[in-house]
Amino acid sequence: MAQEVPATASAASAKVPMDSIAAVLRRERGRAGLSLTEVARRAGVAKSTLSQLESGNGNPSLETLWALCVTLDVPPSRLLDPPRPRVQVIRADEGVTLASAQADYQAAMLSASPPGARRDIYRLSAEPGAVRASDPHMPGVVEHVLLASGRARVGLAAEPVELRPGDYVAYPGDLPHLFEALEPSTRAVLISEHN
Amino acid sequence: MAQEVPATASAASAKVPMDSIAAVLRRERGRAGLSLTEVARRAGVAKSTLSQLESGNGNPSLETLWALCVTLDVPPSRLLDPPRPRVQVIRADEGVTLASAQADYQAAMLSASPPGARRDIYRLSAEPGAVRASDPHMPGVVEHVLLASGRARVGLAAEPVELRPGDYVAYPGDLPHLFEALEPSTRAVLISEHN
DNA sequence: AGGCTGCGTTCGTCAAACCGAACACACACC
DNA sequence: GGTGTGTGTTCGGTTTGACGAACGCAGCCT
Repeated sequence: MAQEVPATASAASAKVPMDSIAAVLRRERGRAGLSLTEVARRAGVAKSTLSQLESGNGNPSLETLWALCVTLDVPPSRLLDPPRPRVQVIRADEGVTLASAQADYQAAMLSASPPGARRDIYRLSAEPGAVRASDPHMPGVVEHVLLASGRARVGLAAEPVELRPGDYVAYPGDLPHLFEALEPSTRAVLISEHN
Repeated sequence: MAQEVPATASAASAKVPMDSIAAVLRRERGRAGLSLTEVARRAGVAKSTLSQLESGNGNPSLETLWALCVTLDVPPSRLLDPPRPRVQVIRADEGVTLASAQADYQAAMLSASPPGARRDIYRLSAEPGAVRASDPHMPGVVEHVLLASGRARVGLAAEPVELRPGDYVAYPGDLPHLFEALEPSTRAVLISEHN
């Protein structure tokens, strides 16, 4: 078929990682110590269906996939998001510093969640005086902030919390929120988690 | 059709959150500022299909779903994992401190990933003198460490890295790794990400 | 007005995913 | 050995999801 390029459609890009899914399916089933027959029975799918899926063939319906996830107690994400480990160091003066309206607020992205994504990790440096207000991000985002040094008012704009070093706060990022340094050289870690 | 209940199958448990998926689909399309027709065209699916999906009907095939995710630039996880926001504060002296062999090493769990899980967030406090060596966790775990204060040797046991305040390192957690404070009152944030 | 181009929805048709049964194989038990 | 129960695979038949065309509607231009 000559490796056809999707000329018309723009995207069409990444095909569904059926092999990967099949592998996970097999592995998780083994981990649970269940037979294909048993899993199929519990999930309420024909074992023929499961058999084909585990051999990497087919194009399962969401219902089928979901039933299997529930049965195997696997978050659907694990089936679809492929894993990839590695080692990476970013020095204090490194990191892609994000554009910031205020000069006394710096955010360095340390770990951007690659496509197939979940969380970004930022290092924040802020000086007192200016309030860093963030507009709501997309729904489902949760932000975690751990204050490393200094002092800051953090959290939902509606109900900010004053943090001292070591304090931790988590709040929904899809609501207006802020970060205001109360002392010089206030530093924090921000984890933005897009579920 | 009589709303037949799958009496035989044991599970039948959590149904597929089609309404939620539909909502996300609609919302993300709006966010991208694209028409239903356009998205359907780019994704290579019939617009009738997309229309039905966006109205919460149907049971899409993985291929279809995937194509839409790619087109809308949405990690499949976002479609399937339901969101749940909330606010939570943990003070510096709070948090469930984990049992630790060494007295000069403390780890407080700040945010345990709930079932359907992805990441745990810890606050580390360590004093110099003892090396905190961790046995490998399960495969696919990635640990992120950001040093808040002090100085530490962190990372894979095979190739540790010396971190100063603000430095960041990420490494696979399924290999032997360590955390060794080099200065008094060394503090860090540890994010354990189980993919 | 009239025609046109975009939108999103609804309607038949066809291919394919799902199912159940039949199958080949392995192992334990009588 | 024969029989039984387990495994995972392959085979027709049926349900159903995806497709394309037709539809109703709104805005815009001639």
